[in-house]
Amino acid sequence: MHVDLDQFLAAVEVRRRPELAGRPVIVGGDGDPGRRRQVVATASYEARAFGVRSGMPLATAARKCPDAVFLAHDRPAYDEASAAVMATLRTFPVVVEVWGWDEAFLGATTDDPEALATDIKARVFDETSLTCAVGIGDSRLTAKTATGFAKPGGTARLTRSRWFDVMGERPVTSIWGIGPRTADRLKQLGVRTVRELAAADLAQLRSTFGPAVGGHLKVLGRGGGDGPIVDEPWVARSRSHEQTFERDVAAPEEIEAHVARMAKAVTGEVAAEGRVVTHVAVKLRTSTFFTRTKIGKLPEPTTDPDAVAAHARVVLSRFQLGRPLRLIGVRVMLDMNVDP
DNA sequence: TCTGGGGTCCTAGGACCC
DNA sequence: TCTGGGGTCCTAGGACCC
Repeated sequence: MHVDLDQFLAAVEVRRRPELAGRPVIVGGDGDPGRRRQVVATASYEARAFGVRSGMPLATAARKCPDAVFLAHDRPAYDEASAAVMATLRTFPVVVEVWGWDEAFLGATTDDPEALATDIKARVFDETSLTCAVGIGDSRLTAKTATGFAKPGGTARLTRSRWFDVMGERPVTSIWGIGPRTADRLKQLGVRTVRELAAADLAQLRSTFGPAVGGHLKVLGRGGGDGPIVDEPWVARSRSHEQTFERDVAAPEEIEAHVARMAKAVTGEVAAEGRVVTHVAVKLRTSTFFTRTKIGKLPEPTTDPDAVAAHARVVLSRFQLGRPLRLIGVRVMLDMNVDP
């Protein structure tokens, strides 16, 4: 089963401000639609009715829906709400595999999955006042796809036996994991629909997309693989901070100061969690949206923020600076051989 | 509609080694 | 002589997701 909270960020905000119920609510950035370079994280269904979508600039959202309530992104609140939901899911006799803030795959054995879904939705609502949709399937992909039909708040079932009836004539982009780029390349091979992907020549897929991706695409076309749902806590591979500035940053010393600050902050966070940094990457985006990342391996793994900051400066020095930057980011790669 | 922040995984190609 | 085949490590970049 796949559980997906409805309009998660907006729902958490409405929960603590009940007077907003039924109103268009837009969460994103610092909640000021007058600021530039901020986008919608989540819009409530009422706001979506005006055409507001995730990823849209706040100013655009304000134009489409002038009466919307704009709220700042509040990560700690969503972390807490998410944890409460996941804890509730774990009270059921199922394996819970968390997928981000507002989703989870559940491995369940039951004769009546719809009844289980009803119980899950009821208990999540009782415990957290949040609503969710539940998809039932026999693979991650079928369950996740079913959730799309269940939103908001419902239950839907899709299994591989009915996969082609439901999905066969839809475009390949309706598959979770296939985006517009892959769809374009598939079109070159004459593959447009899910059914065509399932029937596509494996050797041709492999030679076009590489051995792993090519094979995976064919599996997706058939409704997905059957890898087990696991509840082992996720061990992060990396951690990053990035920041888009209201005004471009051009002065090299200023850029360097931002990089050093972010490197120290992100290293401090992961070190506090018992993790060790092996590489540091610097990401820059010019005002023309040209984006480049460079990465360097540290002389030795470390938890020292100053050492990581120093190496981040070395990585930064490999860029040819000069153009004004709209974004600066730092990512640290974590040692996977160190048990947190 | 001038385009966030935080992630993961895969592939290609160069450097280097035997 | 200017070349084969296999392998690892490393970085850049693409693609996708929430």
